[in-house]
Amino acid sequence: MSAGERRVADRQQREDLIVERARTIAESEGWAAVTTRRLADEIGRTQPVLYSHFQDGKAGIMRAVALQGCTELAVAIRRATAGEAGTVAPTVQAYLDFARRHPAVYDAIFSMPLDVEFGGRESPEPMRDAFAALADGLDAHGDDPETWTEVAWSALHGLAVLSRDHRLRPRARTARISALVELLTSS
Amino acid sequence: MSAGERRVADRQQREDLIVERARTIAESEGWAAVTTRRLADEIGRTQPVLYSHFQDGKAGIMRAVALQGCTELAVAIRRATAGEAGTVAPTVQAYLDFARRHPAVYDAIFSMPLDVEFGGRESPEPMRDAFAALADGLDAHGDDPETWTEVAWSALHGLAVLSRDHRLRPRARTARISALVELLTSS
DNA sequence: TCCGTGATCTAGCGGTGCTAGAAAATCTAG
DNA sequence: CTAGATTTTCTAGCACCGCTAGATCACGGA
Repeated sequence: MSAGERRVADRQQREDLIVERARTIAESEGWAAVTTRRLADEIGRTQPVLYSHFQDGKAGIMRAVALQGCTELAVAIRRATAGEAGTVAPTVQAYLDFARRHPAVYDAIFSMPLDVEFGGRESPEPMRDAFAALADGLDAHGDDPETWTEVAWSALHGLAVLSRDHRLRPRARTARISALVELLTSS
Repeated sequence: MSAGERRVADRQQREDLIVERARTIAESEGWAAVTTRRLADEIGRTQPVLYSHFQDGKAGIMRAVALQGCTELAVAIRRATAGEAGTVAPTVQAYLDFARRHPAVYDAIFSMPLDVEFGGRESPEPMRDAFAALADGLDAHGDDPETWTEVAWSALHGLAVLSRDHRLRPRARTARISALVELLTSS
């Protein structure tokens, strides 16, 4: 490995480390606890180093976590849906599980400022991929399948965030999921 | 009016002013632009004065805006629903309109940390009221009306926030609303 | 061995929420 | 009207935030 290659590899490795640490801290203490100084500490460097990896600082780091999360979400949905065409239940379950197990990542995905449409052509690839997986899994149908997908997805998202923020009865969780699945299936 | 009464009235008036200004700034520039120093400036006092009105500072102010918003949301829903029992459309419309017209207030309501259940016994009164109005307007039915309400409300909330954050196709707005109304009506 | 280049650090800017303690204003009573 | 008690307000500052200019260091190539 040449010196140049070595340098590139090191950079990449550290970039991954930053993202990993940011994610870990965020999951356990919330995004407010993810500060540039603390991240710098975690990687054993000083603060400005972060800006050589992510020009827009903390926002860029959150963005990286979000994109990583999108990829994982897409995988989770596709795995759940495999060989179960025609039923929305696995997708619903997989989506809500992801949101519950990785609340900070989920937050990063959906609080990330975004000018372009989520599933649109201009979106980052992982986002389009997650949206596509969702659209497939939710079994879009009717004369306007895109609209159907958006509405079904909205219901999922609402359930995920209201549940996380203690706006819904914790004990009725499975009942809500059943009700939603039935609602999405009936029409 | 005695000196003591005068004092109390002045305090109340200023408290209202603080809440009003916080809300105005938040609506036009986002909650990040609502700083204690700026609010102090707006009321012509210095920063620490805010803490004599709201012990927990900015969080307390956001909370006050949120509660005010809850009351207004409840009113908006009840007005829309008046004399239209059995249809969810007016409620859906009123809810989404509120979220769209007062995004910062809507944000305060749902980003406010809250340990207790939203509609539960321990919640602040305006919150319980808004939840009650929503439950009525959404025409809860079936053998588990509470769960129904939570699911329907989640769909509304998801639609509101995803739409606001540019995650959905802007031009399909009315189509989504129609689809949701149909979905909630069909079952 | 020297030099240039890139990575890294030091130091600091302007901002945040928040608070202790001094100063000012106001009310109460003699 | 004045003196003292009480309430309110302000000054000054803490610790932290994201971010950056410029000095410094380390390393690869000639």
